Amino acid sequence: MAREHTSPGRREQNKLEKRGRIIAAARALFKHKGFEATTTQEIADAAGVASGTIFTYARSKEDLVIMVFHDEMLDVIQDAAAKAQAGTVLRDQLIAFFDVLVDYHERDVALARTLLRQLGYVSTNDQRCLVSELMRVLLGRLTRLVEAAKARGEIFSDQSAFASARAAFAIYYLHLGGMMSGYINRTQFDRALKTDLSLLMRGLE
Amino acid sequence: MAREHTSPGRREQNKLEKRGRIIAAARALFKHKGFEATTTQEIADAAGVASGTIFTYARSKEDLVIMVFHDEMLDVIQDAAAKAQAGTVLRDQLIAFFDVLVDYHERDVALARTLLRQLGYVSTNDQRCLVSELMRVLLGRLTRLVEAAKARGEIFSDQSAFASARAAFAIYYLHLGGMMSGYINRTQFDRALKTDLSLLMRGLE
DNA sequence: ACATAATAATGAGTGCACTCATTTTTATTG
DNA sequence: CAATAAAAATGAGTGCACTCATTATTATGT
Repeated sequence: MAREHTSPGRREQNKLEKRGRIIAAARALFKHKGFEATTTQEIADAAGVASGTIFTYARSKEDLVIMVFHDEMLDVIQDAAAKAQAGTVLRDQLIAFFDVLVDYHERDVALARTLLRQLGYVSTNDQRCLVSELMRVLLGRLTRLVEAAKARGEIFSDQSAFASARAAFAIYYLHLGGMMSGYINRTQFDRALKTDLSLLMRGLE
Repeated sequence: MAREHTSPGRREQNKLEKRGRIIAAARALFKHKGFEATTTQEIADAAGVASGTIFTYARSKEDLVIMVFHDEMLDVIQDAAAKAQAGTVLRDQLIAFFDVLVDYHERDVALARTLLRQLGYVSTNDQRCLVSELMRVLLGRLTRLVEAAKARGEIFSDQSAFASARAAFAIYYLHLGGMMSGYINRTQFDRALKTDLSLLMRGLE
């Protein structure tokens, strides 16, 4: 009874499905009662696995945060790229883009803080890959905005569009951290982002 | 026997001295066997206090990292400011400045990683104050570099020197994190910093 | 000097993230 | 369809960060 080589193998299938359950359970619990208040045991129970199983999919509880965000963030980036179209000049497009990201983080500050913390302390190679992909997609979107501005003659920098996108992100990232840690509020964030991006834009003109 | 009002009070004296011992013990142990491998019990023993006492001075083990860095970093910033003088043009001064900071972090990457992690996740108000002071001093130094460049007619931006300093720091901070997390190496860091700062400098010309 | 209050230190106890020897499940081979 | 190997799941056990009721120390009032 030659069972025809079940395409991706049952084992891989199960692992993927179980991984999905764990991430979904983690996401729901983190949102509902916060990261700290959630125990790995609860996540395991909600996902229908044993407590130890969690740690064959994530090396630490914090790693789960990156996994949870990975999927969501890709959608948010898409959304941000769409919203950015509305702007007329590059600086406003960038601001519109980052606005979407900030709005997203503001919806769950505690979780965003945990994410930011973890982004600065990637421990496993799996995590590095997830973060790298996010950064690649994010910077890719920004780079396209810069290139479009260059194409329509708005800016003339001979520097790579990628470097410009990276610098813009650096500015956003610093202020995001400042806001999430409570050094500045949203109003101050908006103003600081605008000021600093304007400064950068001048270098591109 | 009217004991003349012992200036800052014995209680404050003791607390300060004890705090110093704890921070010194933490610093020595973190450097010697790493942050993770060091237990709070060991720090307490080395400082000659009970295990619980640690947590009347730091709300968490991570908080100790910020305290340890606080003192050291102030010196490093002084050093960086001095080294920056050597540069002729603003961009090179900034690079020289950041080089000193990076060299410092590279001497103990594991601890630097823990610091970066914690900088993005300040929990207590005490921590916020320490970090704020560091940022104030650091950005103050950078701002003075920018203002000096403005004074000698090298740049003409009407934007505040502070905003320029902040943007420069944002770029440095992003790449520092990238290096400490293993996304890029020192060579790539140097190049990226140079590229992005050049971009920013153009906006100031 | 003594009494009383306020503050700090203590360390046994607690809960939770994480480990690892064992068991269970899936794949492979004759 | 065994038999064997490989991979994954399990959950009791462990160590450590952190808590908190109790004790010790310092300040203040009379």
